[in-house]
Amino acid sequence: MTSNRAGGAPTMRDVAALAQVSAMTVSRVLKDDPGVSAGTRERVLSAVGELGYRRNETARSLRLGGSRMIGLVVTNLANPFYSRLALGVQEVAAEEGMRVLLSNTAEQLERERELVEDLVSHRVEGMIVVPAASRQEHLARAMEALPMVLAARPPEGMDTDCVLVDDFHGAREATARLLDAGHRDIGFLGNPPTLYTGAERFRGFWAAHEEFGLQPAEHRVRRGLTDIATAEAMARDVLSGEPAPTALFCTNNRITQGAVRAVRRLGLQTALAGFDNFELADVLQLPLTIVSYDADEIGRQAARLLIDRIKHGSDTTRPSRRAVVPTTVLQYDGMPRPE
Amino acid sequence: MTSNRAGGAPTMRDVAALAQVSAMTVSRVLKDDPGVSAGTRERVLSAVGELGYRRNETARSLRLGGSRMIGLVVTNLANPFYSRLALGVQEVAAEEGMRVLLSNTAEQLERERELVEDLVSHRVEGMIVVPAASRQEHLARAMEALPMVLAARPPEGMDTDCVLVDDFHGAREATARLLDAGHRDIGFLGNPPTLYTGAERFRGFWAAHEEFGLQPAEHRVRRGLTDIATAEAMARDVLSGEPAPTALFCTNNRITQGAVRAVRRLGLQTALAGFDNFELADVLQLPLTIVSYDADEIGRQAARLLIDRIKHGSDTTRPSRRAVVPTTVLQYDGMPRPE
DNA sequence: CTGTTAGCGCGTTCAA
DNA sequence: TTGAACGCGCTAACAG
Repeated sequence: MTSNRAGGAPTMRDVAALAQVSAMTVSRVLKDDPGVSAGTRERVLSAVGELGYRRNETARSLRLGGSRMIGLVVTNLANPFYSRLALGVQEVAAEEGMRVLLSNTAEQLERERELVEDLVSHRVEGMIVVPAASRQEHLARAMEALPMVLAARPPEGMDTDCVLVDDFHGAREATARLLDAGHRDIGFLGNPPTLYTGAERFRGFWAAHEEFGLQPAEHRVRRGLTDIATAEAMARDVLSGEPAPTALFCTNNRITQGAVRAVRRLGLQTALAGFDNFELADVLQLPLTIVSYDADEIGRQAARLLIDRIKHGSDTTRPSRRAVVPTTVLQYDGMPRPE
Repeated sequence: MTSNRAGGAPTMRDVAALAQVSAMTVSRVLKDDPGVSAGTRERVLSAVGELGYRRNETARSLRLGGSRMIGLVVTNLANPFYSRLALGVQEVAAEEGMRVLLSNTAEQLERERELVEDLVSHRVEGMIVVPAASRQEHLARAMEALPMVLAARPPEGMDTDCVLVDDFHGAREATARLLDAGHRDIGFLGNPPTLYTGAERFRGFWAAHEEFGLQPAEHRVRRGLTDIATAEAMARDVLSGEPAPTALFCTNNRITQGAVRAVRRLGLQTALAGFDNFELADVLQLPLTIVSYDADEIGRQAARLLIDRIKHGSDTTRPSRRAVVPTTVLQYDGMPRPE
């Protein structure tokens, strides 16, 4: 490894000097331009090897006017749902030769604002956002600079492509399973109704009841839950009602886990239904009805919609599209084990 | 929103023209340089607002010679361990005003090679890598261009800072707990011995036995497991041995989950000990001994080591450092004595 | 087949 | 307090 000028990484000029050609020729070799003689190419490549030269992608994208990067902003990377989504995005991006710049908002609107601005400043060619809230003015502003796709939650007050889960039908079907099984006193533990998923899943829960000519009992409904501990407390609360519910519907994986804790600690065998599959659900030995869906697929579809927009430049005439990822209801039965 | 020249994002020149100053003045305002009159600053800022101008970080970093980005390469983002690690890295990076470029190798050495090269080409200022294998020549090459810190697995054939889990002591302590509780026939389900963690955790398992004057039975040892399904099959295999083991030691969360499945499906109450905590471990109603540690902290420490190197430039005289994150042994459900 | 010129958007240096 | 010139590393467009 020969050392070059003053400490920094070697540049094309360093390579050019060593190979005794011009920088332009080096550039041509590196992009596999056919118009270079075999001998020259050979010399250049060996100089590249000797210096440990790597093309500077920063300079390259400045010159070419495209970073080949897309931004991804999620609310909580610690939630497997979002890490799977991120993998789906990366998978499709990689197929297109794009890199993904991944950011985490921790559900904080202010942080989302900063991160989105930052991604625009880094000239990503587009971004996929799981919006932290229904305040989306900053997203609308960013959209004036680049294409955007929302994931998991829909646009509010703006017009964008988005990829959603079939929240309504998933909730309705899972609830219907409980009703089919004879449950009539079903508690509801929900995430905030201000979130799209919170609203839709509650609608599905309600709709299933209506189809059975029933109406959920207000006193068994708790909404606005955001963490496992609160979910557990609310589950205990609802379970202690009179008459005790025979089943609980939970709107996401954290709430389901809180409910599992409550049921276990109380020594009950209450049936649970909930959104989001989780590992070991099948060996918990509890009667579980899980609304499952492919989180990777949400990421893949979002990436496809985005890349499609990027390829078609600023053709703002094309209408926005909305993709819906289907849900599947899984049934895990409790109880069947010998002691 | 006034439109600017030909479609592209507005540049400093556009802002300068609108504010009737030079580009230099715009640059000064944007960096809060004190030498600008209040009136001029005002005009510039309003022009920025009107055009929706954002500074081009690509051009900026080219000029300044520093991308303010660090690379992070993990083997499997779908494993919560690595997403937590990533969050730890991002946390510290954010404090230092750095962004994180996150890549996933899916445990494929070839992909690791490409991604590392790519990050170097993007001129990240340093990188944190969870190496996929003990083949690390490509990492050594990259280290000639920028500082590197390895996480979770140590350097092999090169000299780098790294952050490890206290694999040996964690495994020894958990095994000792089983032995203390009276278990004498303990099965071992391990990840590949070619991986550092696989080797260390096996050493710990062995050492605990030696301290009790015992030696693990070869026929109850299975190594080289990489997925849940295989782990479950091997667990069944070991559990069917004669005499049946009263406990199993598992070297990571996936293997533990396979063992949980096997134990449950066989209707046993075999005690399980394993590395990596997981959600709902406490309500599984199985006797579990879990070696837990703070994955975020690994990321934080790795980021600190890396940023420290970056700040000290190419001062290669400083010796490499090794940080070890401690483990805690958790006990769920008490442990029933063997008969 | 190869080299020269020019400029992507920005910030440092020096001069006014 | 402000501006002009130059160059970071690279490549498109045009010579030769």
